[in-house]
Amino acid sequence: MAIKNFGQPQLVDQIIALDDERKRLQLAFDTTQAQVNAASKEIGQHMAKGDKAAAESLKAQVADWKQSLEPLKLSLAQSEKQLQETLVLLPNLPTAEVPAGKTPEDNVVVREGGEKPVLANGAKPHWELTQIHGLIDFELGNKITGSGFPVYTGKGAKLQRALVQYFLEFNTAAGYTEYLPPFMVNADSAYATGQLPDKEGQMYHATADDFYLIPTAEVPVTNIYRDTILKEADLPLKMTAYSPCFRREAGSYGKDVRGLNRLHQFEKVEIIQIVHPDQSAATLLDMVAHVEALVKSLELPYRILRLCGGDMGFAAAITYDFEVFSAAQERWLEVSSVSNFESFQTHRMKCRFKGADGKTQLAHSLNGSSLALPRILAALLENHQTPTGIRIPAALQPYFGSDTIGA
RNA sequence: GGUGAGGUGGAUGAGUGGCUGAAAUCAGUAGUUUGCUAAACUGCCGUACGGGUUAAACUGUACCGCGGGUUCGAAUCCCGCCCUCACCGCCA
Repeated sequence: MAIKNFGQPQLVDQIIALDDERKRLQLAFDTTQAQVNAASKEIGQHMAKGDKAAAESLKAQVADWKQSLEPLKLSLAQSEKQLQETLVLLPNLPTAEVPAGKTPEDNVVVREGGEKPVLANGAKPHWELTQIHGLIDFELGNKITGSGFPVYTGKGAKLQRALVQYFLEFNTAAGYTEYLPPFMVNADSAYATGQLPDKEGQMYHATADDFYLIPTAEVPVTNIYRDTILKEADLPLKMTAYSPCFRREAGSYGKDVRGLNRLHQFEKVEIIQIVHPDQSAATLLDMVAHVEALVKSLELPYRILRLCGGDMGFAAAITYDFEVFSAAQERWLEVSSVSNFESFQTHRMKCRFKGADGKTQLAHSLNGSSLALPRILAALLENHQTPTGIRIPAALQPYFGSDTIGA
């Protein structure tokens, strides 16, 4: 809790007290209810024998019990509700490897890779490059929707498509099964993966139907396995999905939002795994290596951070962030976040598996971006710009159909 | 949007007031048997939250789409909602 810089440690004591109270009430309720059930059965037997008097006197007794049951039922329901409401306020517990800290400055750089390019004089930030080469029309997006909803045009649109295609192929080649999920989810799904109640207000909410626009494919894809009991042999489940992502980003307007750096709608390819608890730590490293290989193949300078407790998401037990260096802006841009949620999401989702001993236990879930497109595009444009155009990395050329953009 | 049918355990599918947490079949699982592939037979085989135990055994409650109601007693009757399917209308 302290590592996560979580401000309300008293919640834990509250929960324990609430749970004790709940148990007390349930025991009281169950015992009385058991008496009622037994008596009801007896009444049936008396009726069958035609012993009306005995039946009637029992009925009176049952009516009595039921009266005392009413208030118990109410307080039990209230107690359960209260416990539930308090429980969902609790973030996941960080693992032992997570550094303590409050801000991004406390994150630990695990390693760096790739080479920062030396840009020629006159190198431009991506928001100028996209204009010069006619790749994105931000103004048009303003007109159609609002800020943060860019319109990709011509080669820009094609490059987006090429990136999505490449990422999906890269993931399926590594054994991930491709999904194309719904882009809106119901509240149950949003609770299960931890967006609700924590991120209420950050998601677009279609109130007429009470649907939420997904902030990431993680939400619909992980929820595929909500309320399921898997077989141990089914694990690990490896899934990948492309989706647009919608984020309100309320309160984050400012200097960092220029161009592609922060959008309300962006494209992303996600990888998700549901694994045996014994495997999740190793799986996390696998996924990090997988994303690293992907970033490398785009010939971008990158670094991998282990997030400190305070910078991690609500649901994560441990998170590695990938940042690529955006050469003209001279800043690092987060392009992927790979996390192990352990049993946090699966607990909310009731995603379990039946082990060899026949007992059901919670699986572990993990996910990561592979990758978030707009910032990758920004870095690609800025790092691979030449006086005459944009160089397309070799890995991407088969999907883009060309090795350069521009003259 | 209109009309009709329907939502039962992993699947198919019985079940119209008490003997039903729920038949049967399939799948799954443990075992027996037949010299392999395969088949036959037998047992087991829902979940959650409690009590209990070192752990079990054992035991209570709830759950047959969701929420209410009627009744001593509801999968079964009544009301509301959601969803699915079919046909019609509209439409990419």
